[in-house]
Amino acid sequence: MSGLRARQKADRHRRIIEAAAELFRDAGYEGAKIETIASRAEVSVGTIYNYYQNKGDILGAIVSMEVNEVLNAGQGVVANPPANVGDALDTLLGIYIEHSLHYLSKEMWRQAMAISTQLPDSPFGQAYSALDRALTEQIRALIARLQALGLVRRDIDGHALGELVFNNMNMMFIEFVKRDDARIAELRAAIRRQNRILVAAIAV
Amino acid sequence: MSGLRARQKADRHRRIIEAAAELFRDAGYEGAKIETIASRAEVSVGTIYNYYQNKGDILGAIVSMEVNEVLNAGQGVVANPPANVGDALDTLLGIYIEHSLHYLSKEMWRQAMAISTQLPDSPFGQAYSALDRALTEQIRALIARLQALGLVRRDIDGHALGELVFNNMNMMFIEFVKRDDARIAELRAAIRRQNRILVAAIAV
DNA sequence: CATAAAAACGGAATTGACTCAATTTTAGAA
DNA sequence: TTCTAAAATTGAGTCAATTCCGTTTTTATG
Repeated sequence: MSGLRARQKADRHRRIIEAAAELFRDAGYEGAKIETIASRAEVSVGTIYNYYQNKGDILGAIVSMEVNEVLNAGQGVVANPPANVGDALDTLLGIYIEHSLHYLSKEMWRQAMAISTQLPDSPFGQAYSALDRALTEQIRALIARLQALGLVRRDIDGHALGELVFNNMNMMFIEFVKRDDARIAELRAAIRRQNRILVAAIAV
Repeated sequence: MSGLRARQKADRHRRIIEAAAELFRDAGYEGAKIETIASRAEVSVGTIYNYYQNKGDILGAIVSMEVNEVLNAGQGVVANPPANVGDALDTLLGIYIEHSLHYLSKEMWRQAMAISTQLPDSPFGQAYSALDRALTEQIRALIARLQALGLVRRDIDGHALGELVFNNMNMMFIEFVKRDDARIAELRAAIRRQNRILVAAIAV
């Protein structure tokens, strides 16, 4: 069962995603009609729904690629963090934020976030939650690393702290994508300011 | 200009909201058809769109009522907070959370949140952001009050701290409404645990 | 090869939110 | 009371996502 059928399947998947990604960027998510995606991918409308449960899942596949890249980039920081708690957090969160608009526009993020709340049990909803969890885990891993290096007090609840840091960043990021004129530099500065309170509390 | 026309307008508004609230609860947001809301409110489909820009705005009106009640209840805590930082925060956030499912089901919250991210510039999107800001301000007011009472260190950045506390609670609440089996008690406990880190850092 | 079952495809039909031009109702002046 | 312009209502029509099911293609089997 890995002959022609499987190859065609993979190929159609790729064509649909590529057509959709291009159209989402050019026409926006709402402006991108399934019919247009279908014709550009050279499949029928019905076939698209054979591959993805709904329009949101197509966007979901693109979001997943982006976040996985970010997670990958973050690993470097966790393995080798700056020797200062504030800088370490800022560097990791900075990677997340700076990367975020690489493939996805703010409008695409808004849609993705909306769908993940609206349909938390859809394939994309589940995948999005998993990505959030993975980011939280990475922040926790950084904190654990800093504790191991003696930069963060050992008696701090690293689990709760990681969630707190992630939640705050995520909420700030949501507000950021909601405002088209919000700038990345300001977002980072605001998050740094908030984390300063935490850093004061947890640094050795 | 406050005769028959104004009275009819107010009456139709009320009928639409009542019909919608009932139907949202019974059939869910997606399951509630505009046509059904219209016939129950004894107006036409077109009229509904005269009163609300879109389906989401109808839900928005209901959400506003709920959040305004919560803000009102919160004022009491700010005016007269428990004489302990952890308890004070827990009491205020507890009010928010315990109230939250009074008029709105989790599904309605999910939809409301989704729409506010998806269409941040629609009337509802703006209103929702304003409500979030009002909640943040109330938390900041509590912190300022605690600082005045000498329970929180004066050198703490109350503005950033208030936002941090709100963002964390809000994100936890979003996760809570995404999972139908999540319990209020667990949500409160998790938030308390996270805030404990902050309390340790800011209490006198 | 031939053949039947399984999987995937295609595109017309359905559905439901939202629009708009025609009609009705109201406010206020004469 | 009667008339007119402005405001509001109406519901049939539009548009785009999603579904449905008959047809075609692929695979497995003898």
